[in-house]
Amino acid sequence: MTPIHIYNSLNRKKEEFKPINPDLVGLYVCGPTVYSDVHLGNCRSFTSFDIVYRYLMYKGYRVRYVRNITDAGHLVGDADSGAEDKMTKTARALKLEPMEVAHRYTVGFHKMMEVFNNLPPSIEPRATGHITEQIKMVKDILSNGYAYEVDGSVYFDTVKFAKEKDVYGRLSGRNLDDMLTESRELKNQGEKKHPADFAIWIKAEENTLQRWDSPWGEGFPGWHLECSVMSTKYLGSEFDIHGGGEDLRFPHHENEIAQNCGACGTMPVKYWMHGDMLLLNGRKMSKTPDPETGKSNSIMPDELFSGENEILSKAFSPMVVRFFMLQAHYRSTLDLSDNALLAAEKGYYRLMEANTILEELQHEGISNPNNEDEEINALMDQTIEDMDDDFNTPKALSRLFGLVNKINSFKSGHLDLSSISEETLKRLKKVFHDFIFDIFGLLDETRAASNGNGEALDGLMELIINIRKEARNNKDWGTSDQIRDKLKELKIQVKDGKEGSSWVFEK
RNA sequence: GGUGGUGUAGCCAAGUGGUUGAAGGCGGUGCUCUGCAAAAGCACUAUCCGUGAGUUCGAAUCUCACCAUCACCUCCA
Repeated sequence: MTPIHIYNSLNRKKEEFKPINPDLVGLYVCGPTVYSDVHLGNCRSFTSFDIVYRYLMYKGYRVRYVRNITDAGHLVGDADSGAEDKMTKTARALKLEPMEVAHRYTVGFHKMMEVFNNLPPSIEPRATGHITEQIKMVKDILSNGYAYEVDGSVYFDTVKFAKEKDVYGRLSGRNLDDMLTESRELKNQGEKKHPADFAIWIKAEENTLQRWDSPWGEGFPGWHLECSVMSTKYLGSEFDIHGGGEDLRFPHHENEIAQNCGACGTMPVKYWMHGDMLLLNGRKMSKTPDPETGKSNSIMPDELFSGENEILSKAFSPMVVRFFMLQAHYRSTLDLSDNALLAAEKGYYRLMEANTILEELQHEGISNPNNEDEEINALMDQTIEDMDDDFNTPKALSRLFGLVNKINSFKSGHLDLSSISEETLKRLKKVFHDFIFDIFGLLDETRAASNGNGEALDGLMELIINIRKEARNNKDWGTSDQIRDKLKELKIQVKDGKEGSSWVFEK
């Protein structure tokens, strides 16, 4: 097995991936805070790591993929300014129990992950299900001297930690001295000894809806803590890969490292991976409303699927969107637009149709393999090399389109199957299938079967195409064209080829 | 103000020192196929990679400056 190289955000370079335990790779990805619907930017991130998960498995690794649900502790404002946490705020606004809020948006999140064909993680732990463990970690950090209690809240002592361990700031590239001599006017420093300190346990106010008993009184855990705790619990105090959006690098991930290190004394993660943002109109997609316009710069998946958004000329299916995401590298920003989606849609259908053609290609058994054979094998090898190189999906995809070209040429007769060996055709079928379905996680929306009554539809279409064929044999162009045109109105496209006609649903 | 990115054809987007590859998708042009189309195939479609200077035998790729733009530094994948 050729090695995978991963760009490690911690060291800012590509490194060969060597799992700590060769038998089981630990992968942790920051999941959503379930206080609102996921937007498309969230979906990109989870899709990127779905590809990582799938590719690791394709390479033969057994993977434990942990992705949390944050359903407590995520603050709207600053910890000690008396701000509510996101769950409480939404619960109050919707007149629901916090658990109802969490459940509603967790269900929505799961549904969206399924729509995008993202595999479920191995474990999906919730913050509220791990309060005991979180309290334990706060205790550990306290007893190690890296936290202090003030009136029922516990703060991580960033300054002390930073001075004693040469760790803080490494992930986010922050200059420690600058941070410590922070001159920026920060409001609400309040109980904290230093602005860089952060809450790991927060005292419940009178109106706080989510609250648990603790040695420091009733309260709730700070954001960041749940990830430290749950990754440690399920993957160990040192594990392989931690992923998340670039916007989590600081403070979330930096503080996560600090907590783990402050509690266990070890660096928790070997490879940090950060996916870059999905842009809309050249700006980061975000739920937070713009203070000037009051509108949030985001698009919801459902708007995409229905076409109900002013930037869209039409509806786009989930797989078109997934394909669109694959066309960019996960570490690059990706700019969403109607034009880009229209282009992706065409490309997606071309890829799927090529696969259908490929499946039907039959080798006659006679072959004189020439450079075509070599070229096709090289393309397949390169596709894997591209994925080995930090999961370069756009590059891998470009190789697949090289293969699409070959496949179509076999079909149209520009290339003869005898120019490749039976073995090569067999491999091509397998590699192509593995890549588009197992690794890229695409579903074939062009197939009748995906629409329900597949078999009946296939039979019907065969019948219609045969009738048209007869008409064409009789040079009855009127009937032939009528069938073709009426089908087109029904969004079914008939494709005439050398060996008869086939059909697909139009995009 | 601090930090980290990005700037590649009409659009989306790879490539980060080397000889005919500046991928791929979309779009465009021409041809082939076709009863006519569509689909598909073939060919062409950036004398050049934000601007200026430098390093080098050689740079989109390294260095410096400048311009533009984005992200993080409050909450966001």
